[in-house]
Amino acid sequence: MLDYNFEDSLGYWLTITTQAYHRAVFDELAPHGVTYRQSMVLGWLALEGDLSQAELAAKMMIEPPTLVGILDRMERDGWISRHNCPGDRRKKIIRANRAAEPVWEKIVECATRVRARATEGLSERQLAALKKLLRHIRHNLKTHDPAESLV
Amino acid sequence: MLDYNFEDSLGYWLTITTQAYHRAVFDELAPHGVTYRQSMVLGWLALEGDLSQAELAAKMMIEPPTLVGILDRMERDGWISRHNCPGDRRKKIIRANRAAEPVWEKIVECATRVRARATEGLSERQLAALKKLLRHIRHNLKTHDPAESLV
DNA sequence: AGCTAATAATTAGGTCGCTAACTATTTAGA
DNA sequence: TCTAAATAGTTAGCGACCTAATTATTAGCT
Repeated sequence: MLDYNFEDSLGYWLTITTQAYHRAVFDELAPHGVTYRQSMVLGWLALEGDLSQAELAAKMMIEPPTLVGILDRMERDGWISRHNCPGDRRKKIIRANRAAEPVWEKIVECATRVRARATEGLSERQLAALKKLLRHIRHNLKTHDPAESLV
Repeated sequence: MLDYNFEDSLGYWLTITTQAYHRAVFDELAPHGVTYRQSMVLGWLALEGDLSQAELAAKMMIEPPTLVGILDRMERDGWISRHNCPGDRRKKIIRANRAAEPVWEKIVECATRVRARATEGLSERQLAALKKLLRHIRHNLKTHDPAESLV
């Protein structure tokens, strides 16, 4: 019988660690009625100002159709609004509503707290090493040309 | 304006790296009609033999209701079957079907190939360090008692 | 100018993740 | 023993992720 131990696999470590991180953020944000991805939308808007959906999706590294649903729910809940772009009628500009301002403070607190908790006991050097390793892995996976596997 | 840069956050690195990993596995497995989680089910069954749903969910670190859907689709597609447990009428034993055997070989190949590609250029020491860092983070996040935050 | 290609957002359909609540069964304790 | 608690699986409902295909609109090239 062929053997492959998922428990000892890089993909598994990444998966369960990321899951734990998302879970921690979610638990902190849930009382404020905001999800992890919704907080990320507000985060990018706070950092970059108004953005189109395509720009926002690129920042968040998700596909535009995925963002549609996230924004639909945020619009429904009053966090953001879609505005027609004056210069380009295809685009919609996403703007955070006033209602999102007080929540944004809570989000920064939560994100900071979770990050502090997650990195407790880790030095700056270790964190830099981790970031470098993750970037290395991502680069390895990204540079794969599907056409090559057809040879 | 309060500031929080998601792009520089641990959660973001973990999220996009894990996303890239899942994506790579998915791309390799898609031609065989199997998803990442479905391959994991077959993996645990290959490693441990027959398991109940609760046992399987625990191995995979997901909630039982999530596994129900995964197994429903796998049963529909003929990869596995549910059997009543003779000793305990509440339990259902999950067994891989004969149809899954040839696919399992492909899964091992794909998983091995993706892991090799992801870890290219990384030493055993670096991988061990990565695993240790991820475990550390997971441990940090896990040991949080929600009751304490109410103090 | 006019036709084609690219871009922006959306819809449809599928997989995976969670919690809460329900049914069935087994276990444990008064 | 007999009732209460725990366990196993499921359903319902929601959020998030993807691809493929659709509709508008804009850009580019002849």
